[in-house]
Amino acid sequence: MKFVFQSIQDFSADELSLLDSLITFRTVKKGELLLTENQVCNEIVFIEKGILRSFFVNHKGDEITNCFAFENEFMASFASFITKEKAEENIQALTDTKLQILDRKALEKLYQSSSNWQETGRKLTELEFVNLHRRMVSFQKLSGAQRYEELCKNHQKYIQLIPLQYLASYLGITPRHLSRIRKAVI
Amino acid sequence: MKFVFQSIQDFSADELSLLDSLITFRTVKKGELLLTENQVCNEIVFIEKGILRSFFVNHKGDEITNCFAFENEFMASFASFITKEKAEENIQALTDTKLQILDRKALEKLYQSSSNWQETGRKLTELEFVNLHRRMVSFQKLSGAQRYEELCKNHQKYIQLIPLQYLASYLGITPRHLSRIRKAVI
DNA sequence: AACTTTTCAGGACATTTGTCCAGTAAAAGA
DNA sequence: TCTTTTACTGGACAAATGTCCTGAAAAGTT
Repeated sequence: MKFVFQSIQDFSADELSLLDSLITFRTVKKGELLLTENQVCNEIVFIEKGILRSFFVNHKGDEITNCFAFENEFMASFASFITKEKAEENIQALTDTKLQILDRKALEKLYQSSSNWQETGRKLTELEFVNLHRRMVSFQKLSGAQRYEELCKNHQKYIQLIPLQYLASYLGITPRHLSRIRKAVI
Repeated sequence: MKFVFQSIQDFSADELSLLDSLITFRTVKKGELLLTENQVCNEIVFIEKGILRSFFVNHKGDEITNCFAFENEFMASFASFITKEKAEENIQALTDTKLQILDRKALEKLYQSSSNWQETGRKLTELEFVNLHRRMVSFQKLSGAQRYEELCKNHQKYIQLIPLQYLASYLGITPRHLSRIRKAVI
């Protein structure tokens, strides 16, 4: 994850070696859960290789995907990480996945060690906010069909790599409806 | 807005007087627009008195409200403020409103002056993220009727102070449908 | 390769939600 | 106070979306 931080801020060799000393590693198998709802999320993972999804379960028992993360992206229940309350989401590996992990204590050490890390933390949080905002706007402004079109245009990767059943709930629709939309578009 | 920052972090007298020197004031009349789409949002406002709403316009020309802000809350197109891209939202006063304003330059000065401000910025961004996340979850998990019920339970203020037409689009439904929901609930 | 499991498409029908509209109530303006 | 404008409700109908289900294709397993 180092290079992601470096793209945001200039870090000294010391600052980076502190980071190195705090990162741990882990691999998870396809299907495995990294976090389950009702746990507090205490770590942020960075994907070296693989795909993760985050989902929650509605009152009918359906799984509803709320985000995916790919190579070189971060994943966590950020809401739970921030508030220290129990997560509503489950995080699951969609493929065998190699992870770098930064846990809460490690992150706090970084924050205390230098205002560079504070600033980076703020900027990354801002970026997460902007992403979430875009998603929220798409839910308020667009129909399911329009969200699917946008996804086709801007995130071809999703269409190629994610099973349609997961994409459907991510788009806020049922698989039956997604099938109809795909039929209409093609 | 001072006391909001103080509730998050301990600040020295110097730090607070720097803030004082950077805040400006403004009043806006009911109906007036503080920000229009296609402008870059360069200031964050804090509401001393009054109510603001933020809305965008969909492809049919309907206004869609995406948030409200009340006394002692911040408002901006945070996405535009962060990215420096044009805002998609308009920000409008729903009542005569008294504002404190922190513009981009002022905020940058604060950030440069002390890592306390960096940290506060991060924490406030985190809180904004968590709020937005809650809203996103409610759109994915709940029906319009359920979102209305939640609003009645947890944000009675919205029901009392906001015209129903604005609430409807905020809930992701039409006024016609909201009317149906209210009939059913009562 | 044979078998099992998972994923996807799509028919038939039900439900939800939207559109258009008119009448009434409430609020704002003169 | 009277008039005009805006906000809200709810009927009738239409469109969008969901539910339940089946068969076929694809992927995974032994």
